[in-house]
Amino acid sequence: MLQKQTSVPFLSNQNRDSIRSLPLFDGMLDSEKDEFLGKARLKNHVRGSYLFTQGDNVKSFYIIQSGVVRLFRTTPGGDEITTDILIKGDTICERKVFRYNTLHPDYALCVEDATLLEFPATWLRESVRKNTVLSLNILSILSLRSLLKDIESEHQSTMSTAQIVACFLQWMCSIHGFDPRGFELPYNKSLIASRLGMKQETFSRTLPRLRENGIDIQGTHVSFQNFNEVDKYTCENCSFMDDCRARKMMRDTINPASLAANA
Amino acid sequence: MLQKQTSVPFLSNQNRDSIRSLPLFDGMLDSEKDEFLGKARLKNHVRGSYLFTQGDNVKSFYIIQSGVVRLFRTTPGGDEITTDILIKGDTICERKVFRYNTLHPDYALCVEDATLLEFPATWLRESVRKNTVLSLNILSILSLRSLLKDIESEHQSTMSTAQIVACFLQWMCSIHGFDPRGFELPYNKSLIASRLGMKQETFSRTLPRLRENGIDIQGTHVSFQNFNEVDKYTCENCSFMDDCRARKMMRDTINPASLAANA
DNA sequence: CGATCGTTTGATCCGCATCAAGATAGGTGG
DNA sequence: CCACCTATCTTGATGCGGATCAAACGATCG
Repeated sequence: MLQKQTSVPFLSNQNRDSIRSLPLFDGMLDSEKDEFLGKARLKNHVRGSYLFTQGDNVKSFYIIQSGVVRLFRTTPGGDEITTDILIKGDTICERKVFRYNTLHPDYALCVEDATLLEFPATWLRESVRKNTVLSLNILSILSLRSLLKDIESEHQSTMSTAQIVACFLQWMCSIHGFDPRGFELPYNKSLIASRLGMKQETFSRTLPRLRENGIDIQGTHVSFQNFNEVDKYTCENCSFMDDCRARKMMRDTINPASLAANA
Repeated sequence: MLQKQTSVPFLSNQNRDSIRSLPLFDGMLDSEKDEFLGKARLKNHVRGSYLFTQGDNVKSFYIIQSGVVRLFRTTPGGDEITTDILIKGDTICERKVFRYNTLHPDYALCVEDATLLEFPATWLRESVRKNTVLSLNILSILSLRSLLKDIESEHQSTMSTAQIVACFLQWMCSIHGFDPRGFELPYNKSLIASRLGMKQETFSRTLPRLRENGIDIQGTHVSFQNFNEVDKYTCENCSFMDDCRARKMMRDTINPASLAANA
């Protein structure tokens, strides 16, 4: 069967389309997107391998196609701090690329086998110089990220561990498109705990309290039992308020009619 | 006495020069800088007034000329979280300007009488579209800010309150150009405490421990007594390591010869 | 079927928050 | 110049949340 040759031959049409729809490319022409994507190389990484380690030069920018990547730092004392856990569609290093002459402050470890699109950092910098839309998209992505970081550190000082976990589970649904009424955790609990800056024992101890507040967790299966109660337990104690994408998503799930009504 | 008319008439030459040298304008021509500055309005705010409050539209971008501005959020529970304290040369809202259709998540309160340059947000967005250098500068500023936030939240989970305070004092010197061998706190201790996410009582209790580790604080007067000890106490427990501007600055103060040697 | 990894549960400890009371300093008016 | 006031800071006593240390439990796998 004859199929039109794409300009990004190493990607399946489906993968190409899902990448084209990333926020990074908002408002760009398909031809521009593909020109950009054409500069990438598709690489496979096995579980346990590193994309880069602390002290490496920042050489690339990545888009995750599949798999799970954990970013973490280490202190000289030996503590590991997980700064992020990334999956399909997430980008890596879009921030560092714009700080010149610096080294990677963190490690990027593939927690699961992963496939990534890899772009030369210099090339991203040049593209930004040439393409205004791309540069505004990155500005917007960076500012959102940085806002979310602020919210998270607010939570660290105003919320209990259980509330933090509840908030995270909501975000998980929002970002990864899981159905809050029932989904499986995409990676293990100790990883989540470290991502949230707590010990796995502490994480474990939050589970009974979550059950009391509308979230049931059995093994890796999570299901939101009572949306209002969860909202009251977490979101009503957060300054993010109505601006929170995860909160909106939860509301739309509980009351899909409001979506249709807007149409 | 005849003086050459500047293109930014409402600024004294001295003020204009100090603003021209902000990182925001790195690599731009003086004429470009002045064109940009020409769009600003100079405004005075008395102590206790707000630049904006939670829920306002994001209408402006600011550069502080003098005074102290405190940014903080409030949770529905009534907690106030100080997210930043800004003084001369600092910019406000350079992040929010690039998130469309959002409201201010926080309050900006003048803790001291303040003078600010105020730019329409739309105008900054347009300038970025036209001026590549400006857009790269903002990308670089945003990525640095976001990195510093990461470091701070790392500290929250790996350092004691005393270590956090010690680190903050180093940064204070670095950012504001204070001499670590002796300087005055530019605002009061309870503000610092809230900025660092701790209670003022806790802050107060760190002081004896700081003295043991090379930092003497009497009233508002701070003096670093033993640079090596401070470094060992804080920086050697931080993953930022050699990339830390504050740490570098401290080293150069203790050993200015190394600066000359590089020349 | 034991070995290993991830998770849960239990007991204890420590750091910071909280509540409460002094101490110090700057400012005002008599 | 001193008495008083208020804001800021320090010090003290107590309690709680999460970390730590330790052990048991459960699932997966050779």
